[in-house]
Amino acid sequence: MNEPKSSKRQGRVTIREVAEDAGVSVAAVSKVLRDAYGVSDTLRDKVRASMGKLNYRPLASARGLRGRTYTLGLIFPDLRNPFFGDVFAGVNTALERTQYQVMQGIGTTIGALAEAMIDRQMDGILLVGPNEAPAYLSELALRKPIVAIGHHDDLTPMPFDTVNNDDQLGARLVVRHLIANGHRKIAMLSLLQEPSTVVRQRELGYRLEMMDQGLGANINVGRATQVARDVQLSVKRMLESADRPDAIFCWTDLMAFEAISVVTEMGLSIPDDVAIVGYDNTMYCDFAQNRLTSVDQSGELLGLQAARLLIERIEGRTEAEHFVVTPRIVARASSRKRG
Amino acid sequence: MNEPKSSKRQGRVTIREVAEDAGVSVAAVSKVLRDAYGVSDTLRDKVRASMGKLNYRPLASARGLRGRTYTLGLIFPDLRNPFFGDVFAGVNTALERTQYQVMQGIGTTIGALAEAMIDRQMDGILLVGPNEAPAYLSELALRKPIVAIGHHDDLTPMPFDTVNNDDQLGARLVVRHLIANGHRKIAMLSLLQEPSTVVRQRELGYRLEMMDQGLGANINVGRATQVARDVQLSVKRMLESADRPDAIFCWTDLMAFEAISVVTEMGLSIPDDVAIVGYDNTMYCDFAQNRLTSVDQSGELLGLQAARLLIERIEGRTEAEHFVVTPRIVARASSRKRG
DNA sequence: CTGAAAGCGCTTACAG
DNA sequence: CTGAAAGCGCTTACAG
Repeated sequence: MNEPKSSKRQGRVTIREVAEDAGVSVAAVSKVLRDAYGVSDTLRDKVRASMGKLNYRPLASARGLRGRTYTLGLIFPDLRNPFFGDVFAGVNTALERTQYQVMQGIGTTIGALAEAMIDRQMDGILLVGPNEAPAYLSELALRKPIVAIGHHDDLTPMPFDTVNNDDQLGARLVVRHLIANGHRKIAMLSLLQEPSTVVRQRELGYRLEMMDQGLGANINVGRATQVARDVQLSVKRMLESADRPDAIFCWTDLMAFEAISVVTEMGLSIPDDVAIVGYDNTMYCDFAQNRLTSVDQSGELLGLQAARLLIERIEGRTEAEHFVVTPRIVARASSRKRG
Repeated sequence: MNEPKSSKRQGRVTIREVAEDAGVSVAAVSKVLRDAYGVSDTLRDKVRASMGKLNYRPLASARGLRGRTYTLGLIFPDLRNPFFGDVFAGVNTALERTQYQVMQGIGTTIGALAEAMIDRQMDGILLVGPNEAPAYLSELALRKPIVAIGHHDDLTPMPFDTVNNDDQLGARLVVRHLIANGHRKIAMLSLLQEPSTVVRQRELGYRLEMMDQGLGANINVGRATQVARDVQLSVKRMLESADRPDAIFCWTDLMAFEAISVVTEMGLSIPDDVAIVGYDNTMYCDFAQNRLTSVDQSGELLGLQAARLLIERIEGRTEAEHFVVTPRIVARASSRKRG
């Protein structure tokens, strides 16, 4: 390996130059930077003027060595699910008037990403739909402030903040909606690998509501990985079975769009042959080729709230908070009344 | 603001502890860490053993203060276009066996994101489809290694690396394909705001090929922002105009899916009333409800190559390289032969 | 309210 | 090949 170019930081203004320009100490500039207490208005103005004049920008990694980097990590599992775009929009809104900047890490290896973020001195980490064991998350929370978006408590409340929609209720709403529209043989398409607590809550809600409605005998849960081909096979298997469901509740919109594809391919019609319902109410639901009924869990609100909670934690709060949004069903043609 | 918790780095193993454990100097550990030259096998083995035993992880921000952070920034404009997922997958593949980690910044304010990444000591930055002025990018390249994915040269070759598909050719392929399938009144739906060089190249290819094919009189370019409602209005306007096009080439799949929605909503059929073609060949093209003909520009390959070039740059290469992929058309039902 | 000094965890010349 | 010392750009107690 060659040496890094020495010109790399060439021209970068440091806190020392600001101090010289303003005729104050380095420590004084640092205080102004952090809005720390004990600075006179005169000094602050002088320093601010110099910072502006020299176009000073603090180096986050240097700050991080002693204090904060003002950087938050946001980890989500993949780039193809538009729901994460909603969450991200909310996070950005929360950070608008703050010094904090968010950096994304994307992938299902939450652990590795979280460690990389800790190595990079992120002040806190937002995790979307983590499928890691609660024990790992609890241990992680000991080392760094974290907020989980889409992670339900096991038995005991988690020692870290969580932000959720009521997934169990969301699933119940779907079942009720489908029944109200004349469907009885309601199947659910769920996730096969490493189901997160979110998946499990949705499954539970589906099962409980089916039983409450006296349709326990019709409970039918299929499972597929996120891989397109696997989803296709699962949907096909469901639709070709002896007692074909007249409605499929997919645990996420992304799977529902694939289900729509399979149903269309098979020459069946939606919703007359089979109704489809998703979860997340992403922008693609509105497309006329989908018209997908879905559950809105306010991704943007979840992201906004999560970022706020994380900053509170970084700035000192010690007891965990748990924020829950009530989901609502958004009906579209994919689940219209039968007959 | 409260003080950050002093327990924050509690328990973090430092290079000094590794040195003590291995019975060598701190400098020696640093050399092993960087695979630097001039370390005996014995010393290296001892140090590696201690690092493993103590579960040592270097602190990126401390490294960055003098050397590298082994962190690359990846900036892309939004989270809703699945094409970026392909690019990202390629970047990840390139980084697999390296020490580098990638962090994403998402948004259209490239400048602000790039500055935030420089403040955070990223070793280099990957920019996807930047719509910033070439002058800004050139100035940025002076301060930090960058690679632009989807950015064509203006007049003079850019002083930074670029990775592209041949967008002009891609657009030409679309026009040829549509003509071969019996379409003549081929319109293009392009981007209204701040068109990037990519958009312009696709427009240029479209215009040139239409003229080459003797269809110059049929050139018809509509423009819309990325906002869904605006795309809908533009498509509607096109389809309701006196000389309705019999095919619409959308500059990106995302817009094409919206076009399919509008056409479906209007009760027209695809491709008999109007053919639709997109660009990017994202996974949604395969869905039976879309069956979208599209241009494949190998997003994964672009991402892979871009990451490789960036690392080369960071490690010393000084002359700019420009990598170009030849696009290919992937025909699906949305552009089937007329009549 | 203001500042001099120490230190965060690394890397970098420079001696040996 | 190996190591002691200086230093990267900040923040943090601690004096004054």
